[in-house]
Amino acid sequence: MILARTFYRRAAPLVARDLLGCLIVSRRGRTVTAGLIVETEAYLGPDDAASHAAFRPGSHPLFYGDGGFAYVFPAYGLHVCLNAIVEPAGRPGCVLLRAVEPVTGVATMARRRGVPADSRRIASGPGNLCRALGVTLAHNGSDLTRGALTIGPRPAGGELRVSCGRRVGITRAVNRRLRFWITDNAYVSKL
DNA sequence: TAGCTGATTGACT
DNA sequence: GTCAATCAGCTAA
Repeated sequence: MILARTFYRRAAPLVARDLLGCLIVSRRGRTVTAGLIVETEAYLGPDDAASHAAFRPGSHPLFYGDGGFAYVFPAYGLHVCLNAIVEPAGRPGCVLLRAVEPVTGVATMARRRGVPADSRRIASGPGNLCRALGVTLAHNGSDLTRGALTIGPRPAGGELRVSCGRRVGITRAVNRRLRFWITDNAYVSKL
């Protein structure tokens, strides 16, 4: 099961919230790694000073493109961050994936990260998440509805308790409450 | 061409 | 709490 593109053609905060609990799947050759999304942040258009759409023109082709594609960018030269582009073509917006709870290929993710397999920090944080799932800049612009990197709907389960608050790790527009996470989940990057 | 910045992380005081 | 690693893309000249 894979989320349809229509899922992504909505406002960023809505998609960010609905992505919580969904399953992101990464395939590298025969190796499959997957995890439940437990923490996201929404980024808007030029009005949102923290959004790359506002200060990174190079991101515009993807930001203003159709939803359901991956936007991967390098941060501080060392790390990469994974986003899902949202909103229909012509409208900017994306959702940053900040943390996942490992489900499949846990040993592989732990090895990529160099931490014990039972660590809660395997994929907590945008940079760690990408390393654990093997996401690189080569995934930039790839289609999230097919291919090596896909996101599936939330596995059947009970109620999901969601918290929201200020975004973290940014230096602009900090006050917007556009960060969403699963309440009390041990794998979120920050409390 | 040189200098600066950042949606980070991990190591260290 | 501080700090360095490291780079694409922007800005100023």
